Amino acid sequence: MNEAVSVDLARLRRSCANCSLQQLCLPAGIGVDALARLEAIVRRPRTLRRGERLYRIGDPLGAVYVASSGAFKTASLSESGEEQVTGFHLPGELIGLDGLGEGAHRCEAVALVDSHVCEVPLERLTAVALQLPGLHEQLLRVIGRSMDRDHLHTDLLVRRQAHERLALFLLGLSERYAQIGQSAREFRLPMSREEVARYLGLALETVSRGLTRMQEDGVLAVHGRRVEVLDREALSALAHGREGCAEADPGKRRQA
Amino acid sequence: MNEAVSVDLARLRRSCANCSLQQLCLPAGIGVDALARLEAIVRRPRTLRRGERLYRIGDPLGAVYVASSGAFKTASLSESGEEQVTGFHLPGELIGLDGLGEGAHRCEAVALVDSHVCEVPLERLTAVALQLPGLHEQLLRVIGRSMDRDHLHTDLLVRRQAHERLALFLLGLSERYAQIGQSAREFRLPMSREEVARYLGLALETVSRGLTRMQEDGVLAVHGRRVEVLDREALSALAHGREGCAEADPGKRRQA
DNA sequence: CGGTGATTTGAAATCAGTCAAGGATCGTGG
DNA sequence: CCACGATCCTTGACTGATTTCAAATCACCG
Repeated sequence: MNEAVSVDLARLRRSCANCSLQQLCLPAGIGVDALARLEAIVRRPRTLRRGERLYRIGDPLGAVYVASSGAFKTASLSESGEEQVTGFHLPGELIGLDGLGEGAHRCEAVALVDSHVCEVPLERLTAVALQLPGLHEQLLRVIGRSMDRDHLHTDLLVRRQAHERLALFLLGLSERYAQIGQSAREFRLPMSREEVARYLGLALETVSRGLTRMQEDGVLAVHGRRVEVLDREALSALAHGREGCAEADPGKRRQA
Repeated sequence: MNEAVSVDLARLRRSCANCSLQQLCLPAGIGVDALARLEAIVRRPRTLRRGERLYRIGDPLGAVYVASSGAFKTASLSESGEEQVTGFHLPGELIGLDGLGEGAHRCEAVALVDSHVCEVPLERLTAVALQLPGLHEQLLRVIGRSMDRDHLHTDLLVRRQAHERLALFLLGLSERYAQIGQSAREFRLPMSREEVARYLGLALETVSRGLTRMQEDGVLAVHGRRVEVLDREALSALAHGREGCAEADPGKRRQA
């Protein structure tokens, strides 16, 4: 199934109308005429290799982006010079809204794996949106969804237990993979342990130990960046601070 | 000075044109004609007493709000039923954007002290924005600024040291007070220690201890909710993980 | 088949959380 | 104006989790 989707995406369909992400992307819910207008301003998918930057900190905000395949991270630099990972972006999720406030990007966006992105010049987008109320509303909705994802991130971060954050993170990723038609049960993390750590506000060793622990508990199977969710219930319980559930079952854990 | 501002705001000026927050609010930078259109749809300031709710979780998203005086918090409920404080809102800062994604509020907004808010019905706002490109851009800019504040919040939360989070929080608050013409050096926290803790992802005792410690170090003077910044440099150093600066000076701290 | 970076693992030290009181403060009503 | 109660805030001692530092192992690329 992953294969199928991947091949499909790789084909780089020429129009939004044929894009398998249409339901998630800007076009969601707008009419055919509006879709045509939108298509006219979207730059055709661009390829980025693993490690390439979509934009850098300080770049003027000129466009928003949606990956059609691959994965991105956005990251900012703290004053002490450390990288802060502010988000991970899967296909269909808007990238580039940072710096809507100041007109320049406060983050950089980096491809975590080879990826394809559609670029939507902001100027033209707003011009069209002004003429098409439907697109305007859709734009606000998409921005809102992006804020919702940010909110989920802060939701992670206020958790004080490392394994809660980790479980919530994995659960969220799993759901997002499901949304783009990939398996929610088994997937490959596009980011390193260190990037996960910087996203979760943890030390990278803590992330590693957390994964090991969940594996010992039979919640996950982990092989490098390959993750398989063995017990979704338990994962969900961990995520919501009710680890007692798994703990109540003796024998599942190696030796506590 | 605080007195003066407070009295001034209490007068509840009748129009955006005369509002002392004009530079920060939706009207910032739009023309006189646009301002008139905007004024026409803004509901006159409403009074909320300390503890009153502007909206509740699940309420359909009908309007956005800007306080002209006072202070608000927005908070959501985690699945375990605990309150998560997602933001504090001072005069001039937009409230109510949560739930732009789903059309219903995911947070509740509560007045922390007696406050006045202007209400801008979203439907009418977008209708007017479609006719006035300037207002549309301004709307995006204001939304962007709101996202910037959220981003600052996650910036706090990825910090692993409690005193970094606290210092950054106070610094940010101080700057925001300065923006609305109040003292950046001395102010009164509108929220409880517990609310600060829930915002910073810390235990309330840790917040209290942190404030005590900064007081002992001569960085702050704290009397209940009254905070005076004695050494802005040191506070900034703490915020950015360079506490070595303060520490290098022996004698400033009580007994280390 | 090395080599280089990523990941895991270990052990010690630190830091923050929890539980439990003791004080301070604020608003209210007398 | 003062007393009272409720809430908020501070403090202490202890425990547990997470960070740090260090080293070993693994995985992938050329």
